[in-house]
Amino acid sequence: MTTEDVDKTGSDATLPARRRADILRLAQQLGQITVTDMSARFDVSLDTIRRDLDILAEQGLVSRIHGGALPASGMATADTPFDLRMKSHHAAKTRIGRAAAELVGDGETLLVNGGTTTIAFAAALDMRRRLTIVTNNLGLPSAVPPAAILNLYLLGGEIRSGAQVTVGPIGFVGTGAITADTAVIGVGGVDATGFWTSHLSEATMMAAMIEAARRTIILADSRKFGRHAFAKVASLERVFALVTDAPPPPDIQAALEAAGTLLIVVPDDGEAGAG
Amino acid sequence: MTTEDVDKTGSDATLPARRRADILRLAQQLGQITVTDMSARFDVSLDTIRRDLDILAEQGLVSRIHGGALPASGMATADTPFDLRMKSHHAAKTRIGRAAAELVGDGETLLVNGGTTTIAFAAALDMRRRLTIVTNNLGLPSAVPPAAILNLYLLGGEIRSGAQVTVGPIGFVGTGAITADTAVIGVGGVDATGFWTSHLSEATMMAAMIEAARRTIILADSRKFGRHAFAKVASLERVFALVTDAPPPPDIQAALEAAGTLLIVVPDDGEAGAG
DNA sequence: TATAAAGACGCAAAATAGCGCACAAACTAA
DNA sequence: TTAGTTTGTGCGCTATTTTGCGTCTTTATA
Repeated sequence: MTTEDVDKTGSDATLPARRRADILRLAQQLGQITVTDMSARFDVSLDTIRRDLDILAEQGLVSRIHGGALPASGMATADTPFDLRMKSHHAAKTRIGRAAAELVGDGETLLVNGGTTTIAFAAALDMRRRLTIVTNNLGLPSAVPPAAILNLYLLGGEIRSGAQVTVGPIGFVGTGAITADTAVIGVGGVDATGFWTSHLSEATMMAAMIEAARRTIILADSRKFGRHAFAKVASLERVFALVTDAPPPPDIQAALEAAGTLLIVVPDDGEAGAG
Repeated sequence: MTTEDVDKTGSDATLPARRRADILRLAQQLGQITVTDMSARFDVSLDTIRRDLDILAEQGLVSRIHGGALPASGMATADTPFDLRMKSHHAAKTRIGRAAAELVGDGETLLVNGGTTTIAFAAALDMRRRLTIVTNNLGLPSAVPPAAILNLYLLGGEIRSGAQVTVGPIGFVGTGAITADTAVIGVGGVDATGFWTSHLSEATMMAAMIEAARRTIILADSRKFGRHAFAKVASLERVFALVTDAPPPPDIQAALEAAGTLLIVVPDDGEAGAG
């Protein structure tokens, strides 16, 4: 009797998991949440909200800051001072971006999504030429070397507060109106079942890009292993290669092999190993 | 799953870490920020802003200067020609942007084109609320205060090498599919016959924006007087107001009067005169 | 050089966080 | 059913962070 009848069955209390999901959604909608606000909204103590935020932060879904939390969403929120992890992983992203740039050829048409890793990829394209790039990433155009570009298109759409990407309506991508050689996608999570992100609308955009491309390269630094956020972007089979900076856990590694996905690891010393 | 009852969770206060992140973005977008401006924008004391800048400087994200800060030219913001233009006439653009922001009302729908002056305009919108903004300016989304925004849309299109704007196909603007209250347009030249820009495709975009809006506000610093570039954007009659930082030459001033265009001059001392 | 603006420093008040503990409800196992 | 365990929650306490203000020093500019 408890699970499904949503309405007020005497208590207006929210289940803990449901409350955390709501908090996460609010964080993403509002761009920031405060402990005090959430406490008032859900009518629980400040401590409970703090614990909720700590749990969400542990899963990498929000960034915990003094007084509240910010949506982590690996994407969009660029290298901000509160996200110290970005700084420590900057070198890793650079290596990942350079390795991915090796995988594309001159004259290709690329679909590139949002996120800081894909910006690192774009910045590493200086040895390529005559590329056509289609992206929803506001930060990408200024990062990509002009000499590499033949044509550069930005997808229009709505911009969430503070984000650096546009999201649906997907325009011509996904409608079959355009096709591309390669989709280069940065994701928020990788597990044995596929690739994930915490924003449904961004997941839709990514899926459309993957659908429109002949092959897909996924970029994910090692923190993304084991995370599975809200929305699934793609299954492992659909992906040509995964580029990362450290070997994934055995279960993911086995699943990648089974799916026939190329695994490219670029460790600190700069060597690239394939598996 | 669109935007619903998003705002109004009680406090409009910005969390410290979020504020620092916003300050950093503003520094990168505007090319320079002042302690006084940031204090007014975030409604905190000068000391707090100084401490924020010190923290950002300690992390190497900005360079501290007397009275404000400059963005540390990191990976994300390479010194584009765009940045250099932004630094020139920065004070004049700030005054123009602030005066133009006075002309729009809460809840309006704005069409805003590319350029550094319109970014200064967007940054000055912190006293406005519930705005819907449609723009082709890649730098605008991160400059506009989140609290002012109800919806923010970026127009898709091609990006010229090094530019920070998208250009045609004009999408829904100009097709009659959308209308707006005000078009805010930064132009490259002003003479007695009208307003000009040096790129035909951008002129087309501007003209479409003006066509779709009930009224038009033109932003142009005083260097633009007498310049008539390649492509005409609009005639004087079509424009509601011209906001600038110094009185125009007599011939232009007479033409503006004849056309019934409001002239708003914001000189150095900060006063605004209308003619 | 004179003057105004900006900064450095210490201090106190307020808000927030971390920690341990007790209590209640739900779940598990005999 | 009954006893034990886990989970979630709120409370009290102390530590830390953030903030604004006053005082004095430094810097920029006419």
